[in-house]
Amino acid sequence: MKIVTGDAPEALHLYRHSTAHLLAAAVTQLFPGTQCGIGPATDEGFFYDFVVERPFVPEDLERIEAKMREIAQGDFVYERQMWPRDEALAFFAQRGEPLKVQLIEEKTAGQDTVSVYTIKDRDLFVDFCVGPHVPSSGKLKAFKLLTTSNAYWKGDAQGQPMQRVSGTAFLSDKELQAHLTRLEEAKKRDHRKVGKDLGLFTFHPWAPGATFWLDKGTTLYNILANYMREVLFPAGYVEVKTPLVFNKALWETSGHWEHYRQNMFLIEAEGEQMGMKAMNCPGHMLVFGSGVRSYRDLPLRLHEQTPLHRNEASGVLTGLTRVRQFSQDDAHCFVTEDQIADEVEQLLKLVQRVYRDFGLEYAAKLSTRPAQFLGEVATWDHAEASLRQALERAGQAYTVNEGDGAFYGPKIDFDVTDAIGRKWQCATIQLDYQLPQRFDLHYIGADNAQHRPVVIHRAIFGSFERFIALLIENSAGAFPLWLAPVQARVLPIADRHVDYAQQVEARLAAAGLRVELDARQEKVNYKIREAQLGKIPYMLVVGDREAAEGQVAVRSRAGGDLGATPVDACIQRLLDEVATKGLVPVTQ
RNA sequence: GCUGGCGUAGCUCAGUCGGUAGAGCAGCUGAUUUGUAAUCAGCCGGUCGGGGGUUCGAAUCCCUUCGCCAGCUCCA
Repeated sequence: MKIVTGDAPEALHLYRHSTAHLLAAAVTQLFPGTQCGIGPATDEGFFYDFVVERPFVPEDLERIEAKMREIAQGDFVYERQMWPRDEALAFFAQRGEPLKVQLIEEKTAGQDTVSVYTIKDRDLFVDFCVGPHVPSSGKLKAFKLLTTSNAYWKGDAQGQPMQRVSGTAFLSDKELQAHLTRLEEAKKRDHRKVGKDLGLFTFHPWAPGATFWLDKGTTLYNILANYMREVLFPAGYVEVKTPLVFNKALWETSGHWEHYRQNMFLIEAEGEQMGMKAMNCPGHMLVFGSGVRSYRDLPLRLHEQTPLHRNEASGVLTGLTRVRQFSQDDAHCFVTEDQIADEVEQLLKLVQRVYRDFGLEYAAKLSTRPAQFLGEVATWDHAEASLRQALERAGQAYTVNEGDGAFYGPKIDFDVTDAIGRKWQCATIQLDYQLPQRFDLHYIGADNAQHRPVVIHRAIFGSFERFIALLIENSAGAFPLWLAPVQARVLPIADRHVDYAQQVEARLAAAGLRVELDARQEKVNYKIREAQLGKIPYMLVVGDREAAEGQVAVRSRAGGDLGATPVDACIQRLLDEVATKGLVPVTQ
C-alpha cells in the first residue's frame, strides 16, 4: 500500500477517479436499477456512464450533485477488497450489472481474485476497480457536475446507448473555482462569438456547415492564403487549381468511392454520377500523370487552396472547426523513397516556422502501422524510420500513437488546443504508397527505367477555417497587426478635423495599411470605446493640435495613449510592426 | 447520425396560470462639435425558426421539421 499525498502528481487523478465513484454511488442510490459502465478520471475532470430508464435532464444533475455532497459529508470509507473471481461475478450478476460482469470477464481472465472498491463496505457502492482511491468520501469536497450527454458502451455507435454524467474536481475549492472561471472566460473567446462580434463570418440555416466570410473575415483569410504562398513558393512548391466536381471514375480509382462515398456530396449530370471533391489528392494524381516526369523533377510539390466539401453528419458541425465546406493549405509532394526523410524534415521546419509566426502552441504525434494496412512491412518500417529520423533532425518533440496510422502509410499530426481545451488536428504529414499505385504513376529514373513515386499528403494550417478558429480563440480576436483586418482607425475629434483625417487615412492606405475613418459626430471617448471593442490595434486621434502639426495622436489597443507623432513616423512604425509580425505575446 | 438542451427585433435578453409582444444596445432623424472606453431626445424595427394540431384565444400546451449548443460516434 502506498500513501498518495496531495502534492503528488497522481493525486488529482486519484481524487477525480474517487469523485467518479461518488457520482456512481449517488446515481445508483437515486435511480435504483441503474447499470454502471465505466467512470474514469480525465484531463479536465471525470465522468461515469450509466444505463438508465430515461435520459438525464439538467434538473437531475442538481439532485445527483446534492446526493453526492450528502454521501461525501457522511465520510464513508473507500475500501479495496480482493474478492474471489466467482464471487465477484455472481455479485454483479445478481445486482443486475451485466456490463460489470462483462468487464470482469474480459479483464481478469485466468485470475483467482479480482479487486473491487467499496464505499461504506457494500452499503453504498461497489465497483470493479483497482484504484487507488481516497480513504473516505469526506475527502471529496471540491467537485461540480457539468453536463449530461449520450455515450455508447465501449464507444460503439451501434452498441448500448448510455448516459454520461461529466464533472470536474480539484484538490481545493480555490482551484475548482479558478477552473470554472477559466471556462467562463473561455466562452468569451469562443470563435463563434468573436467572429460574430467582429464581423468576420456568419452562417445561414440554408447552408449548414458552410461559412459566409464577411469582408473582414475575407481579409484575414486572404492574408493567410498569401502568407502561405510566400512560405511555400521559396520552398519549391507550385500552385495548381483542379476541378471541384469529378466523375465517379476518379473516386473509384482512388478508392474513395468505396470507402468515403457516404461523406461525399454526389451530383448526377446527364446520367453520369459525379462527386464533389472531399480532398485534393486524386486530382493531384491526375496532374502528376498529365506529363512525363523525370527523377530530376522530384520532389514535385503541388499546392492547392480550392474548396473541399465533405458531407459531415449534422451533429458534428461546430462553428469553423468542423464544417462541410472548407479549404486546406493542401499540397502533395511526389518524392523518391530516398527523399522522404529530407522532405519530411523540411516540412517539419516549415510547420515550426509557421506556428511560431502565428504564436500557436502545438503537439506533434507520430502514428505508426495499423493492424489493417496495405503494402509490405519492410516498406512501412523504412517509412516510419524516415519519419523518426526527420523528427529527430528537426528537433521536434513528439509522442507516438502506435497503430494509429492510415492504412496507406504512417503520419505525423499536429494538434492545437482551443479555448476550452479541446484539441483539433491542424497540420498533418502523411506518407502514401498506395495512391501513386492506384493511378499507376511513375517517373523516369537515372537508370532510364520507370519508378513509382511516393506521395506525401501535407497541410500546415490544416484547413483555413479551423486554423482561423484557433487563431481567434488563442488571441481573443485581438490579432497582431499583420493579421488585423483593420489595422488602424482615424478618429477626428470634431467635424472641422475630418478633412485632415481623410488626408491621414489616404496616406496610411497609400502605404499599404488597412485603415478606416470614423467621421461620425460622436465624442472621441465613444469612438475609442468602439474601436477598442472592435480590437483595432491602433487608433489615430486627430484634433486641432495634430492638424496644425501634421501629426496623429497614437493610441494602441494594448498600450493606451502613446502621444502625438508625425504621420510618416506613425506609418513607419506600423509598417515595421507588420514586417516583424509583432512577434511579441499577443495581449488584449 | 445518436441523447439531451435551446430557438422572441441586427445583437444581448425579459415575457407569470394560455388572454392584444417588451427593454437595453445597434440603426434612422434631430440637437450637440466633443481630446483617449458609452452626449441627449424622438423614431423605426418582430408572421415569437418553419409547418400542423388542441383551444373562444397559443411566444406559452401537443406533434412534426429545420437550425444552433454540449457530449458520443466519426474527422482537417
